[in-house]
Amino acid sequence: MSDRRSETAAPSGPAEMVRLAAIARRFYLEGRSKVEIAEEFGLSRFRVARDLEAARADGIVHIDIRLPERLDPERSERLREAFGLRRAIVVDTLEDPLETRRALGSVAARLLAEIVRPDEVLGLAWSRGLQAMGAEMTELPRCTVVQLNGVLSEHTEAGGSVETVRRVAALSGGPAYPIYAPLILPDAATAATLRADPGIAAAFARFDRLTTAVVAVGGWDERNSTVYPALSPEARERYSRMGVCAEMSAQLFDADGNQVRSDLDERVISISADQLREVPEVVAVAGAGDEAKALAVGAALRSGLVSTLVTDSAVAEVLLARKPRG
Amino acid sequence: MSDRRSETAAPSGPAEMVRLAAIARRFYLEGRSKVEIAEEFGLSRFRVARDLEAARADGIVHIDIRLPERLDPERSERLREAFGLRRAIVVDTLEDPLETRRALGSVAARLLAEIVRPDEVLGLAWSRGLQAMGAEMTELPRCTVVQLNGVLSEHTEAGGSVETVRRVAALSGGPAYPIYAPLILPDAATAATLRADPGIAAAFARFDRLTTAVVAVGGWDERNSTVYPALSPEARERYSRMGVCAEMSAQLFDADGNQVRSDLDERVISISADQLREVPEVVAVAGAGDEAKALAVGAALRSGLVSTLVTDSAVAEVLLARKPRG
DNA sequence: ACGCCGATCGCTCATATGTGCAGGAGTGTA
DNA sequence: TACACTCCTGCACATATGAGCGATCGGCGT
Repeated sequence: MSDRRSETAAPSGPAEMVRLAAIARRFYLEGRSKVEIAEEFGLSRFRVARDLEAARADGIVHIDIRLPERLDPERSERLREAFGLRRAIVVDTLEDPLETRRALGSVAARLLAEIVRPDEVLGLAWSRGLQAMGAEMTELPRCTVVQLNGVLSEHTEAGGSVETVRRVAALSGGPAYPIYAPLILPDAATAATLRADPGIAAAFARFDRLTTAVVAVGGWDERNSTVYPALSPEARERYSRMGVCAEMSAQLFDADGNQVRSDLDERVISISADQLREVPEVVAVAGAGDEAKALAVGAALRSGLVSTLVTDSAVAEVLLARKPRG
Repeated sequence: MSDRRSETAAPSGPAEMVRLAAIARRFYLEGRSKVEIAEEFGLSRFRVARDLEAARADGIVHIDIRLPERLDPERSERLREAFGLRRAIVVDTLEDPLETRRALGSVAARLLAEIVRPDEVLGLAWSRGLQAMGAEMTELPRCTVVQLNGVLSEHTEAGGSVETVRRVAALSGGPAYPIYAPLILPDAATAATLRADPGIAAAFARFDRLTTAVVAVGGWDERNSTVYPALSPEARERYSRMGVCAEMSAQLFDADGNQVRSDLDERVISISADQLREVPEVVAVAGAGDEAKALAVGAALRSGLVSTLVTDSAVAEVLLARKPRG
């Protein structure tokens, strides 16, 4: 069952170890076949095979899998398996949360450059993390870039959704469909009116042709969400009582990943969860947060909407600890 | 011809790298076959093979050969090949030469425990390095231990040849044949008389039954030799003019490894070079010295008497630099 | 001396893997 | 459009490797 070797090293003397090292070098570093090595050393190929096993068991041969740029291969793999994702990319958590967010943005940017094919229709939601992604993006095939939701007025100072969409589209050389409207409106009627606006309708019209969407995952508290602080205390509390624990593009989800429908759905200018579900590739970028954020990410993953997750080691660790088996 | 990969890493984005890392982990760390991996990931086995190549070329898979206890596998191997030795064992040179010498002694001690079979006849010469070896020795199969040469009176304070032979024999549980005589005598007649002494003759009688001999290599100057300082200035200069550059068990050699015969041969109580040549396994322990010492070791190796060398990285480096090709 | 035991070796045969090559998709150019 | 070119794929076939097994050998107790 187990194939971990943790024997105490050196079962034999220095001559044997040097011999094993020489054989191991031939095989692992110089790429010789065991048959060749056997001929060179005057041994049977079986002897060589057993020597190589011994060299590994004794820790003479040391193999590790490492990724450049602070990527975490092990948690990436475990996370992908545990949540049945198409891809999971985990970056090492850094001391400074802002640095971690920047690293997430950088990796997400390069991920898009990698997976987006020419002439795709790319949808972008907004968060501080996605803003960082926009800033880090340096190349992208020509494609259509569509904004997935309205603007949070609280977060326009550093450049909001519109600026990110424009920048990414310009980089790609394709058309942009920004949404000039607030994310959250006081009532459904106002929202409906805005959706009829030609510019906004043009963006909404692309939602069911999206090939790739990038969204953020928010929690349901002050620290881990951009939507939560934009609501009245009464509304916050009401949604909390409905079990809301995560938010993606202003769509609410409970801890099991079920969508929590509410009046908010009608009051926001955003792609809907159902539309998101039809997008072949949904990339969620979420990390640089505390344990509550990790729980929100777990809820978002359980919704089944996400196909690719970009997060950091700390969040991944919490997710893996809470979910021993799928 | 070359198989070194030194490409710049990351030809692709993070998703691909994480994917390669996952495949590499399966293959190299979990020991799955490429066919299994191909089935799991829905790829052809050829694709998996190419992915694994890419993972190695990109530096995602990192394999290195390392030995415990400050052994240097690469130089060991190169030295063995360059000089056609049966074995070469190189220990890392340490800051303190005394520590290096101790390390050499320790490794040589464990080497003897490893290669000496029960009932062998083991010959021991003397040097500060071999003294360290005697001190570090902790186990040895039962065997006969024969002293190979007389005692240098200058070096008896810390325990000389006789003590080392006795200690090793006691450890092994076998008989000891020490030599109670000086190494160098004023004239051939005295030496001949001593060789007739029953105790000394008993040791000499074992010389042609030796199965393993351990010798030290000395240079031909104050710092790197124990014999040189024991001679008169006139004798030192005379041998120098004869091209002497190395000494093993009071046998002299020039830079090409040719034995330099002289009156000294008749004046020493020691195994002869010719007798040494008949010993199936001759272990030379030499290191913890400067460049002149390294040259002496090279000369000793070229004599063809040595089958196994124990030395340190600094000496090995000099030897390899001076001798690019055999 | 005898025979038991464990360790080690090299064999056979089934599997896994490498090599060279031909076909097909995309791409830039005449 | 036709063409040449590159890149990538998967195949057939030779080779390398792994799994299990019987033979052999040295130690060791009776």
